[in-house]
Amino acid sequence: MKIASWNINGIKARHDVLIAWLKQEQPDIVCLQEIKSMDEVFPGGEIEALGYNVETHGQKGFNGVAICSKLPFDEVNRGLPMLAQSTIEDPQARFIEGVFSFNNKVLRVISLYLPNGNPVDDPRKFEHKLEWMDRLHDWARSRLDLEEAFILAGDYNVIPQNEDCWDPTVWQGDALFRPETRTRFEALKNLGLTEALRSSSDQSGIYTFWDYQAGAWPKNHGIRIDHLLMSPEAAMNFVGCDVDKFVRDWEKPSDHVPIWLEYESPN
DNA sequence: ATGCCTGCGGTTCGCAGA
Repeated sequence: MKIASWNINGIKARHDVLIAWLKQEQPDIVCLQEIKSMDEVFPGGEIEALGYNVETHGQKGFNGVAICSKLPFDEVNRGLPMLAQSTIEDPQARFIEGVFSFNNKVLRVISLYLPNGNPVDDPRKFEHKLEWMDRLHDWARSRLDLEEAFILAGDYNVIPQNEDCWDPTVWQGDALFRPETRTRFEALKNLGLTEALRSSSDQSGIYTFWDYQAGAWPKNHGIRIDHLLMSPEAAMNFVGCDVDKFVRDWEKPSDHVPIWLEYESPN
């Protein structure tokens, strides 16, 4: 089974590219980010016609996540819980969890869109990113207690290591590369989550994002910020992971490309 | 250098993204 994650940067602008990629690559579950659409106007008809069930958590204009799955949803949970002391709801749509049955075992798949966090001197931005990562950490810890298979897929807006960007000096000080950001990503993995791509390859220069500006794509000035993390129960069924870099060359591309993993049936 | 694109909302410019 193929499980993918892709920040499509607007479902209305990317609809036809998404359909073409679904037809060609035929993933079983796809986590989308930045759908930039409200749930009631999400154009899911053609996706459903290809055999997918579609669940969205959208908002007007910005953010928004979705999961398209050939497996039927047993349960859907929208929104990352706030920290215990908070009394307000998260106004930004950045998190959706689908619960599936795969060979009679629970499989949870999450599509997340972690805040960018720039500029770092604006607490509404960078502090919000760090707080969101702390909430994700708490959420993951509670899910790990269930001892079930889950895959945390999405646009993390985190460059984990120097080798994950074309020029680390350019990204020094950026919210995607700040020590506070990277240590939180490491702390999340230290709970016992396995990063799919780094289980397949230790190569430098594997990227999932190239900016539209300054000829970043033809110069290969990319960064690796879209990640697939697996719980121990999911990692046992992990087969391999790759990035569909070729999609960046298609007409009217997203600035991100899909990342996917192959998942075998649990015993 | 925080813009050199792009998408979106809602109108033709401002904001966000990374």
